[in-house]
Parts: sequence; structure tokens; C-alpha cells
Amino acid sequence: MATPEACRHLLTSMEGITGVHRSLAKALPAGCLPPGSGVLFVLGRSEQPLRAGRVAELMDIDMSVVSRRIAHLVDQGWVARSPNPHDGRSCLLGLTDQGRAVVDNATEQCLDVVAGGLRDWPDEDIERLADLLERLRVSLGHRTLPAPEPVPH
Amino acid sequence: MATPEACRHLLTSMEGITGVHRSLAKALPAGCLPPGSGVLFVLGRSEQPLRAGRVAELMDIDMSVVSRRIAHLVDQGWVARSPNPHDGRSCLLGLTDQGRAVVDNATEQCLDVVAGGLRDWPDEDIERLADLLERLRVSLGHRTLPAPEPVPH
DNA sequence: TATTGTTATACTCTATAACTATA
DNA sequence: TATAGTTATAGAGTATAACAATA
Repeated sequence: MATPEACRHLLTSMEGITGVHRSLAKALPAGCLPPGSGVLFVLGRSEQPLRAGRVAELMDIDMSVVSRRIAHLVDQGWVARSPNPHDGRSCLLGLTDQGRAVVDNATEQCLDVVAGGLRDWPDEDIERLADLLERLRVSLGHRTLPAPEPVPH
Repeated sequence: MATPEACRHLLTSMEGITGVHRSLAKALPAGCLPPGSGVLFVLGRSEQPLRAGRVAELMDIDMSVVSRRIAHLVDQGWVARSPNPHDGRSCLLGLTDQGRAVVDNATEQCLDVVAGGLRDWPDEDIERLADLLERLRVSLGHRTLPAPEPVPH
């Protein structure tokens, strides 16, 4: 049912999608989104500790990237590694209290900016946009929902 | 009217927004989006030739970035500089026929991927998402619409 | 003196490939 | 042999600062 016209319209509006993201980041106080925040957010949203490979899968980036970031985040004291009882090759990763504080602060700052920019929006438009973005992500094949850590054999 | 709950929901769905963009790029044939495509797209959408500073403004990135990209795109033969009759400090930038071909091809390839992923979406949802994204971009302060080149004094 | 654009430098995000350790 | 993770290297996007030319 997707006509080429509608897709073309969407494509144009998606063209600047990274710009929107950057605008948001620029509107934030300096240091609010430290390097590697993405990993921090993913770990912060997860119910359980995650393996590095699982983080890479959820973010749809290469594990080598996650590995280097994790090392840095551990150095910062924001992420803690604990041994994986089921597999000696991997560790389980979780936020420290400090890491949680960084995530919570960044989230609040982002919320301030978004809520400020969207203060005239009707609530239902915001909800609709969020829902549509989520569906777009799924339709374009990007993983999102953290499934429970599977127990290996 | 924007409640914190709705904004939080939107923020979560925006977190992976660059991932969606990357998914799209990854789904494309190699070489389809050459470095600097963004500048190419902006020039391709403009009715008239643009100054470098104007491109930077429209993309909300630093002019130094545009400058280096333009140099590369001119080397590739995709962008042509012409003298600006109103101001000797700047040039006017436009696509060459080759550049136009690159833009058109990339657009079609992107359309194929998007239309494929969204083939089950009702048309009105696609339009609604495109509209909401456009409004989001405006509300968060990101410039989009190419205004006519102002004539300096 | 202010503005336009260029260049040098550096930082962030990402991927590929080669490697180590464990399964 | 296959998988999880690490490390080295490289490419792409971006910003800041110093600079040259023109207004």
C-alpha cells in the first residue's frame, strides 16, 4: 500500500534525521553526552546485565566498537564487568551507580530540551511520532528489544 | 501540552534514530552513497546554485566541513563552482550532470529499500510519519527550507 | 573591521581483519 | 572447529582555530 510518492516524501524528511539528532546533542550542556553514551543507554534500559556481543546486536554495530567503548567506560567507572557463570569467554556488563547517575542526568537534560521544543505539540502527536518511529525501525530491520539473555549449552 | 511521559517515550524511540539511518545506508548497494552525499542531496534539492555558507547553514554543520567536501566533490566532477557576481569572496555551487546522476541513482536505490521495508504500511501512516518528522526537525531548531539566495548590498 | 571561504588539527563513530581464549 | 572478545588500522563525519581574500 506504500506508494512511491509517500516513500519519497518520507525519504526527504529522513534525509536530515541525523541532523535532528545532532541538533538535540548540540542543545545539551557540554559533557552531558560523553563518548560512548549509546552503550550506557542500552545497558541502562536492560533489565539484566548483558554480554558485549548482545550490546553490539542491540545497537546494530560491530562488536569491536562495543569492546573498545566498554573498556573506556569501565575505566571511567561507569560500567562494571562481572564473570559470566555460563561462559568463560564473555563477561556480563552492567552500570555502576556512577554510570546510572550519568544516564539519569543525560536523560533529564534531553527531556528538558525535547519538552521545551515540543511544548506546543499536542500530546497525541508526540505519542504517534514515537510509535511510528518505533515501527519504522522495526520495518527497516533494526533490532531494539532486549530479549532475555539466553542460556548457552 | 507535551507531557513528560510522552516526551520520554519519544526520546526512547529517537535514541536509535541514527541506527535507523545507518540500517538504511547498510541496506544499499556499495558505493551508492559516496562520501559527501549529504551536500550533493542539498544541492540537488535547491532551485538555484548555493554559496558554501548557505549549504552549511541548511545542513547545520560547520562551513569548514562543507568547504572540504565541496573540494572533494568538485574533484569528482559532481559539483561545479561558478563565480558569484554579487560577491567575489564566494562561489556559487551546483550539480554537474554527473552529480545529478549520482543523486538520482542514490535516491532511487533508497526508495527501493524504503518501499520494500514499508510495503505493508498504509500510505497515510507513511505520510503522517514524514509530516511529524518534518515538524520535529523544525521544532528542534534545525533549518531545512532553502530560501532564495539573498542579494547582498 | 566584518564576512567568506580554506586549511590544519583533533575527536567521535564506525568497520574490517588479525589475533587470543574459551566452548 | 566455532564463538566471544580484543586490538590495530583505516575511513567518514564533525568541530575549533588560525589564516587569506574580499566587502
